[in-house]
Amino acid sequence: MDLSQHLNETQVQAVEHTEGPSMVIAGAGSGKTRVLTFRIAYLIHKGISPFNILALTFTNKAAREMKDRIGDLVGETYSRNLWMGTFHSVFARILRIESELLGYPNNFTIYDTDDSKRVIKSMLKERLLDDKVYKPNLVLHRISMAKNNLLSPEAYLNNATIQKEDIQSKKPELGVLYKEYQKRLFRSGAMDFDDLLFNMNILLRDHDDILYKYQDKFRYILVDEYQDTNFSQYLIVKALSARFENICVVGDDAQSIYSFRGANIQNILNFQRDYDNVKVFKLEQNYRSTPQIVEAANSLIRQNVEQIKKDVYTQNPDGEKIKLTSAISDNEEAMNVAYSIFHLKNTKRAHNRDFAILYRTNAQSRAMEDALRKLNIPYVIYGGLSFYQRKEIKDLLAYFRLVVNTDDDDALKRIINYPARGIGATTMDKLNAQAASMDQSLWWLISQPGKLQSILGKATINRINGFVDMIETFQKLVESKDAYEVGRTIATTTGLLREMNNDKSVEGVSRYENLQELLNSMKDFVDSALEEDDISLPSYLQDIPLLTDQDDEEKNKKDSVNLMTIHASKGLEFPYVYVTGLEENLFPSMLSIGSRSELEEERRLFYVALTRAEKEVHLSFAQMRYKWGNLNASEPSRFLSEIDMQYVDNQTATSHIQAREPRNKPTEKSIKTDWKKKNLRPVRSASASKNEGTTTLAPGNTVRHERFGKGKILMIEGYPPNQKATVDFETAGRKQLLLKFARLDVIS
DNA sequence: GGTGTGTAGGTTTTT
DNA sequence: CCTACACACC
Repeated sequence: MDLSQHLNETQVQAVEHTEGPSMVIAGAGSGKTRVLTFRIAYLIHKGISPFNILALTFTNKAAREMKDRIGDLVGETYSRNLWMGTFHSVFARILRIESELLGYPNNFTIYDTDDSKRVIKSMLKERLLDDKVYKPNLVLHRISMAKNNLLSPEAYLNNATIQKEDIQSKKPELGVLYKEYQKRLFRSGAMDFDDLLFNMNILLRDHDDILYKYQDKFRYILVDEYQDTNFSQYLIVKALSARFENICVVGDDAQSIYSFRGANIQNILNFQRDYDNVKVFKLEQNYRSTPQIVEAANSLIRQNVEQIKKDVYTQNPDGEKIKLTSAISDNEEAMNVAYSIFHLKNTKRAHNRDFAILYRTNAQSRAMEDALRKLNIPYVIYGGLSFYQRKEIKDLLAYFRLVVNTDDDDALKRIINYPARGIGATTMDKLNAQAASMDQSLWWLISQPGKLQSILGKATINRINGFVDMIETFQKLVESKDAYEVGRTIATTTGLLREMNNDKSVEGVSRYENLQELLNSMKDFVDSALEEDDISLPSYLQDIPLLTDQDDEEKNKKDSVNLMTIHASKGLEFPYVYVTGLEENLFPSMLSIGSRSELEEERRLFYVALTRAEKEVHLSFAQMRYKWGNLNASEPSRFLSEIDMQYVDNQTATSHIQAREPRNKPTEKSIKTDWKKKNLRPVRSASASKNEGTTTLAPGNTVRHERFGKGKILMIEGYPPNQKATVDFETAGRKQLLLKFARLDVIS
């Protein structure tokens, strides 16, 4: 294996240093994945069994890609036996094996955030707590933080500082809610995301033999994106690696962007204190981007105080300067981006998939989508609602969940009356109260004869029995049929598919298609399985809640422009990157400008955004942005003035960036009329100005297009050079044309 | 017990 | 702007 053929000197050293603790500080685009890949291949090459290697990544996608590449290097027979995946998925796998020690069933359900929120809501209702004080999101966040810091409900309640805090913030019941929440999940045989880490810790802490077993198993441990690990993850890694200390962590403190979910940047900053004789490798040569991008990113990140010193450089050839543009409104910003992509596709012969549009919040995707649709540019959105979070999908999955784990109360509540079976709110209230008083799951209560007579009427009991019978039939099916067959049977016999099919609205059709797509994916799961794979429904269901949009193969395959938040772009790279919405209170977010550390995290986020790009970065901001249907004035982001301007081609009036003084802010009304006026203003056509120099185009003009024929201009939008005309052609119909490309001759 | 309508409130970022 | 939930009616 000739490493030097594929790697630079530092990279080779990092790969070959296999024994003892090491840390690789990898600047953006410095070939971090390459090092990890070769390191694992190298270990296997040296004779280490893949069963003894644990590699923890940040996303499933990263794991899958790395596994594929390792497979190319050492053969698939080896790579498939690696323990490689996200923290959550690897530990879920271990917990399923060891679940009995913790009192959970091995087919425990994994609750996603949506499920957790439902549990919180129903608790608040039963306890008559005001959900405006105890906002479900806040309660959940609080519980999550506790778990990430390994605070059990008891410890939470006994901690004087925390109790004082909760009382001061007028939420004294938080600890009780935490305890109750945990009890409910346990009774339901369910773990939320944080439980997967929390329980893994408990498992290793309380069972020496198990700890020993996994320490012995995972003799070589690699952790990717170490800067984004939280305390809980940190402890697990520490425990597992304690015996052999063959641990290699890889990360970049400058790209730590997940503190809001408990990630602790100190984990990477302090790594050298946690182990003796840590070997540190710094990868500083960037292979991804042009010097302009690298230097601009460097100049930005220098503003941060907290960081490991490093000097990222590149030997790549010069590229374009970073382009900075301003737009009147968010919609215009989006149109500019779309036109620019349209233009670059032509001039650089780029593919749709070479482009990424990044933004700070998911809500910003809408304007971008509209703009891309107008120009017929195909796109995919990552993030927001993933496929598995759609209501119709969750409903069908809830049936699966209940069949696999009947104690799953949340699943039962979700579907016992969907489609409608005459088991309504009153009945459910009674059942809930009864089950809670006996500390049993709902299924326990309804599935055994004789337990309901005292609280419910005869007709209702019959309906409930019908439901129980149906679920039990499905359970029998699971024993003999594969996931797809069971899934299809459930979708049809429950009437779910029929219900969707009856709805002929656009949304209804799409819901029906989504269900079909889920069934297709189950078929695919069954068909593509290897001989020894488990193709049962429980097996199919296991990791579903841990999948995200990024794992959608279909999406990845398409040649489409990529839309996502900057967070979601972490670890990815694209030739052309648009970073949009660079405005104060949006990026940096309004909620983060209060403290230095949060502001630094926003800056790191911007750093991540810039360093995704290989060839070109386009930055933009809007002077007005819609928020909840209203236009609001906005100012350029402070981050723009922090980039060294020698790398930037500033196409905005300089006053926008340098002068912080708010200019005369136009009112909403004046902007609207102003905007309208500009739309209607006669404009010069690109061809006209070239050829005749004097002709102007305006709405109402009749024009001729060489392909579409005669037509009438309805509207002209945007600003030069990106003006667009909507033309109603006599034969070709209504078209939208870019004036700088379309050759229009004025007839009258 | 099911269904439709009005309105209040909500946006960081996600495994 | 959109969604989720409360309330009123069938």
